[in-house]
Amino acid sequence: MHDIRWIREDPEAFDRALGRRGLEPGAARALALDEQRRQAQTDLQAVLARRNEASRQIGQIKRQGGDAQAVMDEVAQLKDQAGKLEEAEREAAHALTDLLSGWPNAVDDDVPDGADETANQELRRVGDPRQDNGLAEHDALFGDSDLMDFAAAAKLSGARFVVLRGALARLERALGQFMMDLHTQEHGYREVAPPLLVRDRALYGTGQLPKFADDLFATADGYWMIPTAEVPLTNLVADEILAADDLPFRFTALTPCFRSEAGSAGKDTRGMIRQHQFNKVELVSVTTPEQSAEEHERMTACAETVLKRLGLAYRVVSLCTGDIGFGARKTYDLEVWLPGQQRYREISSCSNCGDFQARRMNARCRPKGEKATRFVHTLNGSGVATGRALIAVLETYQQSDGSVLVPEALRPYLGGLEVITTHA
RNA sequence: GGACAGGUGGGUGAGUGGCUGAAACCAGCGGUUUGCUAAACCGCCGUACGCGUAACAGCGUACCGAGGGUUCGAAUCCCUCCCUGUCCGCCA
Repeated sequence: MHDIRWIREDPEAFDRALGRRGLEPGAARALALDEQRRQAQTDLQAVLARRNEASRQIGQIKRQGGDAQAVMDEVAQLKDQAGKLEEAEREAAHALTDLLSGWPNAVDDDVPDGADETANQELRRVGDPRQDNGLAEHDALFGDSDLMDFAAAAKLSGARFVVLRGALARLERALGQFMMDLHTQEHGYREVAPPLLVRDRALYGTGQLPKFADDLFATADGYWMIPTAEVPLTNLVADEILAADDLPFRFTALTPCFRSEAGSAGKDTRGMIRQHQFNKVELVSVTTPEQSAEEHERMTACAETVLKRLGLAYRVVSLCTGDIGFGARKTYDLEVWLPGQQRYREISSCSNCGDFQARRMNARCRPKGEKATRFVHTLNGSGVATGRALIAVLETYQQSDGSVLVPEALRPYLGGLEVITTHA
């Protein structure tokens, strides 16, 4: 959601921001609607002010036993006018809100320009990507065992689901525990166990609705299944006025995520890369406007620590204007090296949303001693997706006999288990 | 699923048609007093929008869960919906 006042102040800058997203200029239309709305509102308020005054007079006249008919007739007329003006104001306001909330967030100055992911800017590479010959993809490694069973999942739920058993099920759980412990014990995040079903309002707040309803699963009785814990965690501060001194807030949760993957038909159909349901550790920060840029770097570092501790090779890219998400002002993706595929694949996405979500949620803060409120800034990042982390671990630590070494960091979570074989 | 009871400012909580944007208390802010702390006393203290201003101020409008309705006038009366709580039933 954009601030109409910003558009009033500098319509050219706003249109430039839309232009960076590849959109047509829109400031003129927004300002015209804004003008309409304010005119109707001003007129309406004048009529209502007169009505209130007249009503008070009627009360006085009647108390003194007089005849108030003339004033009552006037009020009847005013009501007529008020109705029309109210309708005009409402129409203009709705049109303006629809327009403003349909536009994506403006991107930061240092976000690279570009049409698609090929224009993303690589910032750094960490670790040594395995490139030896004969490396298998994760689904091939366990294809002959029942530890990773796509056929069983298809029987239950259809395509894009998986059943994990035995050591792989436990490994996935271990990854989640490891990450949660890291973020809560070393990075200062507070653990949250949120609802997985949410209402429209929450999804509007974080920007998934109304534009991206097709990407979500809905229940028959009006709930939506969360596509990421970003939704419940961020909306915890919706409609709140927070003390600025208390910020930043840092929340983390390990939850399943549900995505319809509409529009990605045919993409990544094999293996566990793109599922309708997957687990993810999410990081969410709520900050003052001054804190958000630094918090973004910090959050990204927290996610990177997960990959470093697991000994996974990865790179960090800054998403370009054509690849960055709807609500983000700036996004760093962590792409983990998948030896089986011999390429980097997204495993975390860390975004600074600025005040974009805060406006939609009406989430504000107040500096100590000040009267005025300000919108908070919100950030979210995966820290990281455990399904994809599982894939990366399997492919990175595979041995020539088809078994997989357990990374040191995970062994305490697996009862000291060092090797996973297809019989486990 | 059944039966009740409720949704009022940061919190508790009064308020059944005009003098209520809303008592009182708590918290918060400013001050007086004070050896320090504590206490006492005084004052201030909702949000959004519009007009207005150099900026304050000031003026106006709306908001007592949401949306409609009745009325000259609604926190207060009526309708619909949402939410919360309690008890019963069912259930992990």
